[in-house]
Amino acid sequence: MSEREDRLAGEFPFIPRQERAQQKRNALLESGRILFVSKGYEHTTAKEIAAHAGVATGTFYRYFSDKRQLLMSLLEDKIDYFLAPEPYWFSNDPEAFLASLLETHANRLHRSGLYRVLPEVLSKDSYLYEVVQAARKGVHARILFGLKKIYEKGLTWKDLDLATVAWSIIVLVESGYEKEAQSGKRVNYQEIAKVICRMVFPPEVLAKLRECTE
Amino acid sequence: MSEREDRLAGEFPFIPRQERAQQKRNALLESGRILFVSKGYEHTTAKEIAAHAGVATGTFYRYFSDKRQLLMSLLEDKIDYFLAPEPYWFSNDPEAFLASLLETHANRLHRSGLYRVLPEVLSKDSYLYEVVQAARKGVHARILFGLKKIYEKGLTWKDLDLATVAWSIIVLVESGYEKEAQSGKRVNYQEIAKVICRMVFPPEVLAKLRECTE
Amino acid sequence: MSEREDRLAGEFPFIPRQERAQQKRNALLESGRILFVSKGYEHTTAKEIAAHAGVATGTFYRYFSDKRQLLMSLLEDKIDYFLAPEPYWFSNDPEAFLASLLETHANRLHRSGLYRVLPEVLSKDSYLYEVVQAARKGVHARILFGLKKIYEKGLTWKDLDLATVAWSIIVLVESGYEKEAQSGKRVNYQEIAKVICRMVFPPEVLAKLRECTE
Amino acid sequence: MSEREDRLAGEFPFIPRQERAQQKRNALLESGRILFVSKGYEHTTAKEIAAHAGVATGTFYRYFSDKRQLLMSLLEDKIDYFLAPEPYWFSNDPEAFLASLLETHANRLHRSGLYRVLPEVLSKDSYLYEVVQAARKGVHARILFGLKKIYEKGLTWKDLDLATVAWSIIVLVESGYEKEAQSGKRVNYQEIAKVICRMVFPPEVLAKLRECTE
DNA sequence: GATGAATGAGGATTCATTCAT
DNA sequence: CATGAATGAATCCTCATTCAT
Repeated sequence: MSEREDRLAGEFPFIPRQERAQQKRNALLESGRILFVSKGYEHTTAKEIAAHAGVATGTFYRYFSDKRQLLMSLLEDKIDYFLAPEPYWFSNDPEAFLASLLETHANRLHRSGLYRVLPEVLSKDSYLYEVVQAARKGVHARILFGLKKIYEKGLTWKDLDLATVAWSIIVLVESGYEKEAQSGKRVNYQEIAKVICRMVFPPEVLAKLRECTE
Repeated sequence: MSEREDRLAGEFPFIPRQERAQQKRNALLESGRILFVSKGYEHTTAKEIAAHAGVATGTFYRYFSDKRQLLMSLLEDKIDYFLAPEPYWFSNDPEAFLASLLETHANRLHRSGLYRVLPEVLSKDSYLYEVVQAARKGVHARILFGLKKIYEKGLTWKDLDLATVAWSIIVLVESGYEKEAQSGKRVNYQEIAKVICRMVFPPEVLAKLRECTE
Repeated sequence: MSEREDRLAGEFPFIPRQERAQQKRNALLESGRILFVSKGYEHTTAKEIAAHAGVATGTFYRYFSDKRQLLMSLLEDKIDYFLAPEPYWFSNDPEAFLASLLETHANRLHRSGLYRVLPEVLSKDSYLYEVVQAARKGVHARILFGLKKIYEKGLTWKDLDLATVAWSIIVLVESGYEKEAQSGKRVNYQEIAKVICRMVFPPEVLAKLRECTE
Repeated sequence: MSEREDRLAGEFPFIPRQERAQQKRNALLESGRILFVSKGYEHTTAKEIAAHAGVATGTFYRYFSDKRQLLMSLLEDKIDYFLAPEPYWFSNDPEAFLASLLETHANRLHRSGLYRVLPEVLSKDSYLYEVVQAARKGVHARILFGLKKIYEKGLTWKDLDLATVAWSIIVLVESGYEKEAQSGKRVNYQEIAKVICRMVFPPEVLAKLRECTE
């Protein structure tokens, strides 16, 4: 589309090969996404995806070796969407900050719609499972690292296991996303952020933080 | 067959129909469970289940209308296994009490193995999804009710949304189960219980409760 | 099986399971043979074979894992048909004896019709190729052994390499069969036998042999 | 190439259309040959041939109507390679002469590699079969003619059917080639020539021929 | 002429379900 | 009731051939 805008009148309306191929590939990806989300991965056939994208069955196999590869392509960039974002605690209102972070991140995720496909596939595709698991570990490590830093500053509860807290954060966030995806209703990230902050900070610490810049 | 040979004349020669049928039905259910858990629901065929149960393919269809119905039967009794148990707060050590409750419940769940099947099926079977959702709502309601009672007694945080707390409890518990099911490693329910109790009780309340009966 | 013993005349004309299965298997084999011979192996589909045998596609796969296995079953008993029979030299008229042997053997082979399929398949199926090759080696060894015995008795040419003679016999016989199979015309085995005997025996030896019992 | 040599400097450095086309055609033929020989005819695709020749799929179809036609073009010049060469009997050592003829001819054939393709194709392509058959008939006629000439000179066995002898020669030679092609090992053409000559000449005739020029 | 993406019919194979025995 | 052979629709995937660029 954009290549058209600045074309002068009379120019040859040529859409480069590669670009058209890319368009078709994208159309297939998009059709795959839509159908996976609406019918489930297993119940979607390559033929259907091709038909939905307006191409022949064989064309599907030019761009993807099979259904699974299409899914992988769909997921590979989006893996971060499925994972909890790393919270940032050094604000004068961590609750509000976290809530807005969750909200923003949730939007990206739900736009992809892939949340509905992941559980179905993860249970059968051990490679994908490993990939997600590894990514999750990374997120856990980063969150844990962040918690340790504020722990050292004496901002957190003393008696909670930080690894468990980090895990709980991930779980609450991902479950919030999942809930939203499955129910279709908005989740109140404000309240979730509040609960998470309670797991991290004693109330008086939060209060003090708020005073800081007030 | 062998149970007939050495029957004495005059003995009651007869395993009641219903009972034999019940045995067969149970064998099929058990075979279904085992195969669903090991190979996945979609990749298990009715024929395989029948073969594993030692009956003919056709017999499968005498007892179940199809694979899905067998799964439903499998799940219907066990649905509570998948859900968070209702915590009981009125103890002098809610943390320990909750931890042991979670542990006990987790054992039942993992013995069934069905946790591995649920995600695969939920994403495609909206009826089952509704059923689980409804059950979850029930659990949520009961937990919320419990929280309200202790809230009224002034035992909980004042500023947290109880519904969100109830939801968080469910999420943490189910995620713990899931983690355990998928990783195969034991989860430290002690620490999870601690985190949950922190979401519910201010530390000083817990401390007081402990003193009570000591 | 056992259900036959005590059947009285007039009883239900029951065709036992196993036998019917065998019938169906045979029907498939026969249909496979016919189609392979008429259309070529590669150009015959499992579906066609099933249709020709009057069964559903799926039934084909109950009896054979695939087209190739059906072919193997077709060939496995018949492998001797494709190979040269072992000539017997100790007769007073080896030419006549050989001619009749070749004729008899040729009839068995052509009844099977499989000669037309073998070349197509051998070139692509290395396993089958090995099998045939091994069988051929056996035949060669036996013919060579027979030649050596008459060589020791001074009945053969002195200057010919017996291994080459054995190979030539095999080649002439198999080619005769092949010619007959492909052209559809009868081959004059009398003359072939004569040529073969000329490769083996000096004419005067043959003449002497004839006198012996005359 | 030769048309280049005499181009003068300064001439337009131009490869004539037809020539380029011819080059491409040859590249396709050669690629076809290589792939047919290595993967078999049926398992080679037009796309592969084109890719191997470094041209686009569509280009393949500009030069050949389909895979079969390419094969035909490949075979048509080479058909003599597959057939027995015509022996020349008028030498003082027909055995040695024949042996060397077979060897030379075998080399040409094996260099082409096409022997491996022929059986696969002949069984399915009746047109090609006819072509080969016709060529074979020609060879048979020529060999038979040669045999008749030496028969009339009283050089051959009196009692053998010359047509059968001619056929036997063809068969032994082609089988020798086939054996060499399939086993990869050299065949002893010396011994084959000896056997063939025994079918043609009584030993004393050969002996006499040898004396002639000695 | 050359390209190679697109086509879609067709082959191999599986499996939920039925039904004659 | 039990059996398991039979069914055939449905899936995955390939490849000869065309055609817009």
